[in-house]
Amino acid sequence: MGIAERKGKQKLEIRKQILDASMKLFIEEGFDNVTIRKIADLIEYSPTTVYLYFKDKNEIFYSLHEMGFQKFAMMNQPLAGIANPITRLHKMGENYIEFGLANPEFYDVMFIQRAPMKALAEMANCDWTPGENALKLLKDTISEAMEKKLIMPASNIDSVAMAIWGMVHGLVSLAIRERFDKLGEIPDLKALMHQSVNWLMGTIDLSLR
Amino acid sequence: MGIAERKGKQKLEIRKQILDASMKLFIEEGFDNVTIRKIADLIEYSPTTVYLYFKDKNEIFYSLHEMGFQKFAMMNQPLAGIANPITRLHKMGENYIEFGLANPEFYDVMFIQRAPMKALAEMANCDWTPGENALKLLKDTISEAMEKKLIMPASNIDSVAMAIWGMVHGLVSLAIRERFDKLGEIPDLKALMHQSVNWLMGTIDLSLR
DNA sequence: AAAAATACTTAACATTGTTAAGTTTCCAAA
DNA sequence: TTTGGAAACTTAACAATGTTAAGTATTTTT
Repeated sequence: MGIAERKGKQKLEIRKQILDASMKLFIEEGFDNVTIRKIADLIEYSPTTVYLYFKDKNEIFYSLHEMGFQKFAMMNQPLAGIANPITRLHKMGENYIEFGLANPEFYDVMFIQRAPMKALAEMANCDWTPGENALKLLKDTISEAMEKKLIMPASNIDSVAMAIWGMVHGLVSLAIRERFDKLGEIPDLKALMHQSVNWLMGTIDLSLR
Repeated sequence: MGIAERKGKQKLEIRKQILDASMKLFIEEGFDNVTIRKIADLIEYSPTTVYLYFKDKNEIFYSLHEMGFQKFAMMNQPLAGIANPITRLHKMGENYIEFGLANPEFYDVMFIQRAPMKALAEMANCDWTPGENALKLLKDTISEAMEKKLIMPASNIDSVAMAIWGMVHGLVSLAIRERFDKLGEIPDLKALMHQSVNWLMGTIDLSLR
């Protein structure tokens, strides 16, 4: 099966080229400028060739969204070393905001755009694994904080995780989609967002009572 | 100036027709199906006529987004009658979620889509008045709750308001953009979202300590 | 060397927002 | 009442877009 193997490698090679080109466009020109024709230009194939390697544009965005989660995971690596779950939780929140503001296009495709979820719906195993993994980290940290009696135990951990995720996502997505821009004067938006996280952490931290 | 007056009325009349048609498409077929040509078909004019009454499509979406805020304000009317600021705050959060889940298309254009903000940037007075008004209600309620010592006073009210707004917006927008759909089994998402709000309110309510 | 499968392209379709250039309609002054 | 000009409206087109059907090369298998 030497030939089939080489073919398979080539197939993957071009797939990678397509994704590299997509990523380049995505990074340099943003979501809206990732078009099939521009991708085709970059890899020097005809536009229709792209469809031999991806079902449709949504599948490409699914891959980009996965890479975003990878990047996010990299950024969160160091957090594992923080012993105190409540400071770890705090840092997770701050990291989330930093990631979103520093990589708005990635954040958008990960958590706002519909495209990757449409691709997901067409897939065999249509669990949203990237999201699940990220959420697990949050839930584990919350559980640990509750077990150690650092925050109030709740009947349903999911609701707490969703509340916290919701808050940071809400802040980042409102910022990214320009809902803070024309809203009175906010001298330092990022600082304010961090204050919001601070406030929440201060409110749930039992050691501060 | 009787004629000029009549002309002006006609101008407004057609403007209204365009908005009515846009709204009809928006409600019945969703954001993506509000196209200039479909609007033109409905009002029985050529597509280019639309451009005599609106600068571009973004301006139309700005109007739709305003109507969304109107609808939202209507829904929040009864809240003014609630004396206790903390229960009012609670109800505001629940209302927000109910509104978002019941009117996802409106919510999308109000808080997620870029189109209305692009139109806003082109306008003379480019303050985001609808957003400011809604946020003021939230801030006032928070202030009142702090003054009455029902929740912990914070150095910066803005950060608290943003945290709370962020949380409910985060929940609704994650739901609308399908980030909860393929995430393990959630039997009753709406109930879970309300639990999240419940948790936050329970956490900040000083009377529960 | 012929047949079959694979890889790739050309050309087209149906949409989209938007604009330039025309045409018609209407009102006011001559 | 005719004429001139402004206002309202339309036709036709442009430049994109994602996607598909049908065709042509290329490569592998028989």
